[in-house]
Amino acid sequence: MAKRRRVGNLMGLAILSAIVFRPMHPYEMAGTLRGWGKDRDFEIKWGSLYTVVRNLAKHDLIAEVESSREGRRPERTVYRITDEGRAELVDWARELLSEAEPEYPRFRAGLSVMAVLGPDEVVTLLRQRLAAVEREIAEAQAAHELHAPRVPRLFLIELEYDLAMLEAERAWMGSLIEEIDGGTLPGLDGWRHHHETGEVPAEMVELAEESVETYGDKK
Amino acid sequence: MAKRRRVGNLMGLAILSAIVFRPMHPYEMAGTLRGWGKDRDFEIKWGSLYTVVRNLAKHDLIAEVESSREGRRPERTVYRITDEGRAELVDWARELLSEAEPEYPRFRAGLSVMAVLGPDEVVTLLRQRLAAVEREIAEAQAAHELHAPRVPRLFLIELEYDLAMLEAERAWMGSLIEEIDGGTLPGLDGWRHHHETGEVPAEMVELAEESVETYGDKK
DNA sequence: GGCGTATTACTCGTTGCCGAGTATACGCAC
DNA sequence: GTGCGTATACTCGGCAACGAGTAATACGCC
Repeated sequence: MAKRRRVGNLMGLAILSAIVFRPMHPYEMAGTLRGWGKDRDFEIKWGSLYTVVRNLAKHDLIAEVESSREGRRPERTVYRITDEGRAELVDWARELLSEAEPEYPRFRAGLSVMAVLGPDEVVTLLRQRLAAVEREIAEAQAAHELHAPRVPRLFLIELEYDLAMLEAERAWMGSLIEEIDGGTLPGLDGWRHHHETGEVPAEMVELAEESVETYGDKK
Repeated sequence: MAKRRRVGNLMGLAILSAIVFRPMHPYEMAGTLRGWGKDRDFEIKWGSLYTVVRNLAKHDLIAEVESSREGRRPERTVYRITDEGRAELVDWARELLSEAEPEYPRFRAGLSVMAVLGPDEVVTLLRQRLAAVEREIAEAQAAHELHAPRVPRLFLIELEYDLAMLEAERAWMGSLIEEIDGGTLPGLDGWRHHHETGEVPAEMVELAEESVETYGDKK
């Protein structure tokens, strides 16, 4: 159950993993991460970068090395990782690899409100998304082939994970589209009827009322 | 490219999808969503609930119906959906079903810093997570079986998606564990050596330096 | 029938995220 | 040699998000 970290933003983990090799200033960290292609794994937002770096420093996970000023450029503060930072990096990695916290992908949210649209439109939309997913797969494959000859497999693992998940998504979406489009999805008529007339099938109303009560939660 | 919405929090979508049937007060919305099992799809945080409701109202996606006070209980404000809210719900659903915005699951972040740990420890950690994923699969399956006889398939789609993704994750993790544990992962010796001695394999240093420069980004 | 615990229903204050803005330097075209 | 686009490097303010707190009612149970 994901312990509360002094710096919670995953960008912090990315930063720690970058400066573990050598001291850097913030902008350089971001550049290095992009260079390693880690911007696939961590969202790099410029606004957050400096906030997170400041927080890491505040909690002594990184420390200021020097603050140089070249010409009239803005001041650049170089940071190095501390022992505490190294420990946090390792501990955080352990947590992320061993725990499976629930996440809330946007597509799942979309599926859960799918019924507000009609089945025909849903098929069209899903086809669009399927195409997008396929483009992503192609991109990821290209990236993998590009790097595979020179980069040790260890550092391509996330890409491989990504690919596996994207392929699973493609397969699942494909079969859903076929079920709706082919008319084999049970309850399709009720859905279409509801959408065309606005009538809510009787059993749903019932369900809606009752479920408020009956839902026993664990936790 | 995910348009900026007046209310960005997905909790807002969930609320709209709940009060589309009948007016409710905030606490009731949360209860209804939990009753429908939608807390698998949307994270319900009490702190956010009221903020989001207030924002929805501010932007006229929902409107106040009445504000009753029973006994000396805190005041309860009941909201209904507006036409604008209905339009937003539909538009938002369309977006989520058709677009594939990149997401950043925590496990991917973990994989991307995996190298800071040794291979043996990684195997142990992955086994833990695999067990957790398997528990989740079992739970999801149980939930599906419980509801399948009474709830139309349409409303179980997200659960099915969830299951498909979890199974894909299980399969992928299983094979990764085997590759590391069985010693067939290429570069395993280098990894182990690096971890035991702290030495960074020469080709990695090189890569680290060069990649900062060479990475040509698209976008 | 009194007491603890759960549930209902909401408020508030803090944290921190991040979009948008700023300002210099550099390359290269003409 | 000067204009202009792009890369470098960072600052800041507003607001969304949420944890923790509050306080009343209902409920179980000995």
